[in-house]
Amino acid sequence: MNPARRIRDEIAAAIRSGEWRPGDRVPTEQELAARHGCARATVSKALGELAAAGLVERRRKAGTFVAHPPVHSAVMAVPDLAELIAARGEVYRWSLKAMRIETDGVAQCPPPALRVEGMHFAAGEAFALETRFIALDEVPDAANADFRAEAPGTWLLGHIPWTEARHVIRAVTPTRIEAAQLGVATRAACLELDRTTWRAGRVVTHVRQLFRGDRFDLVAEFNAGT
Amino acid sequence: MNPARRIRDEIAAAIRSGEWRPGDRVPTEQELAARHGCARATVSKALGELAAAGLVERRRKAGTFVAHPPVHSAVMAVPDLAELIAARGEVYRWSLKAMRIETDGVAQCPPPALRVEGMHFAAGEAFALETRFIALDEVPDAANADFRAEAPGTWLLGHIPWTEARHVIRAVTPTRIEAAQLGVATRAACLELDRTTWRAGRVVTHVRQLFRGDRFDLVAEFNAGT
DNA sequence: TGTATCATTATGTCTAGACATAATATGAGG
DNA sequence: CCTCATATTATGTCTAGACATAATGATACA
Repeated sequence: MNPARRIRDEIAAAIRSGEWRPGDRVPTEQELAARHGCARATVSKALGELAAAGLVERRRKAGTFVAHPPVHSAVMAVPDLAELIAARGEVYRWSLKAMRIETDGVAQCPPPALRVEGMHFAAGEAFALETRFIALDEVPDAANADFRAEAPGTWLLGHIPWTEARHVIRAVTPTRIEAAQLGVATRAACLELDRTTWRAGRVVTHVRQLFRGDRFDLVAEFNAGT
Repeated sequence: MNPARRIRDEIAAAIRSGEWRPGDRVPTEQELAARHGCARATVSKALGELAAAGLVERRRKAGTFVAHPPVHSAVMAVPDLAELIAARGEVYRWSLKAMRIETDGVAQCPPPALRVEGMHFAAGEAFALETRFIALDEVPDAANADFRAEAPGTWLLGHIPWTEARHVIRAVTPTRIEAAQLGVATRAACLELDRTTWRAGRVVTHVRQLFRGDRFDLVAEFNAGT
């Protein structure tokens, strides 16, 4: 095994097992290098990776210390609905309901914006109601896309690489109309996911997805390191 | 500025701006080294960081390529409730409702498990209802902790370092009893957060938190790199 | 006693070179 | 034209050494 990897995994194991507790001092690079019979740069690389993963904290002169665990973050799977439903082994379908161009600024998306409304179906049943705004200045091609054939989210995936996004998740009771469209009882709980997507500091698209509470869970995992 | 950082940021900017598109070939390390007047190891480090951040993909012999954006993940803030509420400038309070030892396996938590039920308050009003199981074999000290004075989540933070966790988030309608406890109308939408926490492959604690839908949003962000 | 200065120390970064590894490209033989 | 072996190439990893940087602790001075 690589020395760098070995050192890294050894320290990571000691931290995760609780043998080294938060705040504990990690041996100096010199010491680790001598103990493992390798160059200091190799140890430094291993410690650098651990620091990047958040397991240790390095301070000049002071040394390297086991970091305090960050309980506040987890990686959430934000699925492309077509993929998600296909992964469940159900048939996916998208149905466009309405589309028009908004010339006023709406919902954090600067005008002119293309407003697209539609429904995602899984196995023939309504799954999620979507209302989306696409900034036409950022994605002019969107005006020519056929959103009857393809959901705008799926289309955008292939047309705007490398964006940043912010999601807000909340539980809501749908309006009477939304409940009817989703085929759930009025006041049944639904999960609302609002996603705003940016590129180079400018909003590209904003979408609100309303999920049937009984058919959708979000999952998030936190694994120290990796 | 550091050469390594400069190279890294330059390439990251080119990718994020869309100048280099997914699948594009990044210049070879030799080329970048020559262009920036530095050693190949320096370029290699920069590319390594970009690869770790997921912006590029490196393949032996083939070269380095702009990666395809992963739309499926975002970092979610999973707050410690005491901190979250304090950050809002509201007064936090915890109230223990019930506590007993379960000798049967319940809710993914192996017996013997300490079952703790209580309520989190913000500014005097009910905020979240919590049902927690703590594996006593993993955290024997929990039997002696005073969960009337301190919420078990807060207590655990100081007693079990470096765990892994899995969260499931869903929208639910509370039972009549839960609604009454939370002080919301029956059938008002609530956000349910289930968290299972592991250490060294064994479940440490499992908690179900039921939030008032009108007082709590979850936020998740995705930023390419960093 | 309090403060400024300086040497020490551990990390941070870099270099030039070396060898390993794996995937591609090339060419020989069928 | 296809297939297999070989050479090439770009990344992966490592070394030994160097200098930079920042924080600590000791020392000298006011």
